[in-house]
Amino acid sequence: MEIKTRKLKQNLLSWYRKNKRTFSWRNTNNPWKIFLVEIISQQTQINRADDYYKKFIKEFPTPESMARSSLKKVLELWSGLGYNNRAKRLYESSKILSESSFDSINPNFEILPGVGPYTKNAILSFAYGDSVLAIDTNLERIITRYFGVDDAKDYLKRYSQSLLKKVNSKDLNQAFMDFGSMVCTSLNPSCDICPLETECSKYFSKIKKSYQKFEGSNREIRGKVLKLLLNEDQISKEELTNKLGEEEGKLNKALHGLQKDNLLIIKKNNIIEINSK
DNA sequence: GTCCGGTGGT
DNA sequence: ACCACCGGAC
Repeated sequence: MEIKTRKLKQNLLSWYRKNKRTFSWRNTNNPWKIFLVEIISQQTQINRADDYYKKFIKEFPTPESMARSSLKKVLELWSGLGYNNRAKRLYESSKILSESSFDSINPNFEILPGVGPYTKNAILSFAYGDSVLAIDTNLERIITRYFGVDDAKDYLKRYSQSLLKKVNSKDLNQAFMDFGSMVCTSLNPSCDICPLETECSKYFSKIKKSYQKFEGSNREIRGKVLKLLLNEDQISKEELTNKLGEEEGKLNKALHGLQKDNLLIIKKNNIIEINSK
């Protein structure tokens, strides 16, 4: 098992040296920049994240600059990325960070809203050089296939130290991401050109994820509502109903969900506007 | 386990 | 039409 792990690291890092992708954020250790790109890239195709990252870092070079801005401004820049909760949590985090720096909360980055196990370790590895694994969907998939285990998280809990031994964690984490994106892809992996192929267990888990239709979903209405609100400072519920053509029940569900997420406010007179806090 | 958006690949 | 995308909150 130790040999298999060593070969994984050798072959993966060798592949990475020749094939790694170049992104604008990979040259920085600045925790704010790392944090920004990690929040932006959650569940988002990485090539699109790059454009947004450049916009955000230009507009908000520091946490303070974002904290002094408004949620609406952040949502405007965010428009098109989806999962608007991320923008709200990012804005909340900037306020916390303008009071307490990254260095002062290190390593407890999970106190920031929107930061879970993955993002915490991404900041630790990419900004602080700590020897930790940023466990994302790529790493889990590669571990599952290569070692032939159903529960990659559990496997990594036990063996992360042997994976990290004698390697730069930043290189290793990015190597897994690039490799998972370019070779060991979720659909149609390129096993024929894979440098890990001889050692790989080639275990393809049959566990299916469940998907809900997007068309007609609450998510779709939420997105439309928020987009409209970015153009009109405030809007009445009647106007919203007319413009979106959704049934009242479905619209109300979306509105109350957005209000619960503190993205908008429904006033007494049924006037709706983006939350200003 | 479900919800949270928008886009591109197949 | 289906699936995945450098996850997290509930």
